[in-house]
Amino acid sequence: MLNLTLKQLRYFEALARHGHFGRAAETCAISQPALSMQIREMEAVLGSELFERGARQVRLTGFGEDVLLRAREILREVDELADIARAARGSLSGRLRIGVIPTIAPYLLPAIIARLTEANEGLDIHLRETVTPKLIRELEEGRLDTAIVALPVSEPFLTEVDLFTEDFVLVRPGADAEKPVPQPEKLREMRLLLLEEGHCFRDQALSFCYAGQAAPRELLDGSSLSTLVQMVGAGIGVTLIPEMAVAVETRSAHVAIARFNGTQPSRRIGMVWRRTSPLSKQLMQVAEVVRAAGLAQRAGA
Amino acid sequence: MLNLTLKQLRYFEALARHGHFGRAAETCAISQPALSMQIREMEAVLGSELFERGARQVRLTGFGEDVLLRAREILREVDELADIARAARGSLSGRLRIGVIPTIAPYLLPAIIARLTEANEGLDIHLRETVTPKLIRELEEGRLDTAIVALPVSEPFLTEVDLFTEDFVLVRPGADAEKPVPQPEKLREMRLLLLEEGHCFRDQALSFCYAGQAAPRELLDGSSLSTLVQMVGAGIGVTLIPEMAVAVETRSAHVAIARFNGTQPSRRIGMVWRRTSPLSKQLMQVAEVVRAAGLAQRAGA
DNA sequence: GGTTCAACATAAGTTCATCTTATCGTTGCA
DNA sequence: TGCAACGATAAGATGAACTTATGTTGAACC
Repeated sequence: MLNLTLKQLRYFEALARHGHFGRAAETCAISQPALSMQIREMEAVLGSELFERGARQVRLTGFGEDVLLRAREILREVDELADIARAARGSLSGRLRIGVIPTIAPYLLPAIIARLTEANEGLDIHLRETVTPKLIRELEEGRLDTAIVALPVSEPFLTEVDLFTEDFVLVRPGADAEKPVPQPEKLREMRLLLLEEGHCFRDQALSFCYAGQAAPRELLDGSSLSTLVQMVGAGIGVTLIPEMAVAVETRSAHVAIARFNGTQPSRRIGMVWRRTSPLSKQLMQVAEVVRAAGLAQRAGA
Repeated sequence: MLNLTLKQLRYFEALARHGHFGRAAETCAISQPALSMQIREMEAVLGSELFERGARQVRLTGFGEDVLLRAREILREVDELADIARAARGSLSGRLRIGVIPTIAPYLLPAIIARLTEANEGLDIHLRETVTPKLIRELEEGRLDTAIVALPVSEPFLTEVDLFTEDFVLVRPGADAEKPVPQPEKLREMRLLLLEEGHCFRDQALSFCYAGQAAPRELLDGSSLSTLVQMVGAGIGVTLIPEMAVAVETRSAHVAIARFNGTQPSRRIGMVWRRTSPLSKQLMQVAEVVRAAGLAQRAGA
């Protein structure tokens, strides 16, 4: 069994550098016999002498020189490992894998990334945009550190942090701008455009329009909110979008935005991560950044 | 102060591989609490958690994965260091720096190198050919491991090993082949060709011809024995050469070889190395090889 | 040629890190 | 609700590594 220690490598390097047991021991902050013993032990482990002990000088053997090169390499790598750790434990740094649902990602991510990278030097953000069930799976498998989704998720292994509530607004063709805002029930009689299956926002919109009722008959599906808004602009129907999307999606399309009367349709947005994640503390910081970004985005809407 | 240990890196690697404290501890041949403690200690040193301890599984954190890559690299290098040591301590191997004086090198080295490299796989021979004082200096400075020279050297820091004695023979023009062999005193009246200053063989030849007497008047110097023999062949004078050189140097030249009557002029050839050299044991082996090569070379003369 | 100094090795004792056994707390499962 | 698996914790035991004190050897100096 090989039983070299890093301590021995450090002592060895010091002795090779000084060529003198006493001075090398001093720089290692140990006594001279302690250094002698460790060098001797190291030689025993390696099976060859590393130094040639003369009366006036201590010199590396040829073998010792080979070992020295290797030892310095090893010590350098170990110190780098320590550097990695130091960089990593300082607040937010290192790799951070964030999952985001598609109905949030385009509107919130630019601000989040800007704020996070600006305030945290060595932070390396990886993003994943997909629907909630996939995000949950990837969290469980340890392939994501956190996800920004609509709450509740109700997975026992996840911690949920509530960030903010966002309302849904009605998107109508521009020509309807002056018409009265319809009641939710009226929406069933209009052609309602929705996202494809799998998006939580589809379900949220449906539950608002068809609260407690059976599923609708025929619906036209779009693959993104952007597509839906364009379709509305073309007069094909109406849709709901989260208020955060308003600023971005209504810029080019000829559509009108209307808020509902009475209780607003809405959803709670939050962040989730594994309850056991050691990043909890840092993720709490991230959550604050996301909350601030979300509120700012809504204010701009 | 950084206080990582290789032991911790090994434990860490095992735990990362197994994802299970109990089994990892088993492969490390320690108890489970011991492993827990070392991992905890390592996390404390690095300042971040390496593993995410779930109820059913132990998984690396992102930081832990970074550390794992580095740790595996380090462990690999340490093991390689052990390999180097194992290869090095097997009899004769690794770098061997041999110095040889010029009046021996051409005649003995081919046989020595052949024998040494044939019998010892990983032996890497470096050669240095120069005059004795320079060899001594380089030995002292640790730039050579051993030297083959004429004894005695009488340097207190060197170990001398006697290898063999070689006689000097007279080289005369081919036309003189049948003449009686002159007494040493007669040589003073003949034109004696010698090596340049600095070669010990020059001094040895002089002390034979001018035993106890003052230095000669004018001498013609050659830079090598080969040159001297060629000069003799051209009828310029006579010279002495070590018997080992006879086979090689008289092959092409038109010269006659003669042994002196009575006590032969000679010198002792030996190997020297630093008394403190850890290679002593191996160098003794080398000395035996050199001795055998020298005897074989003389026999062939 | 003895003496002294410098420097590394050795010895004995102590300290402290690390290991072991035993036990607890939590979590998931029947 | 009890059980089983698993990691954390606690306390005592062991052994590696350090310290101080002393020995040994070679080099330099008078």
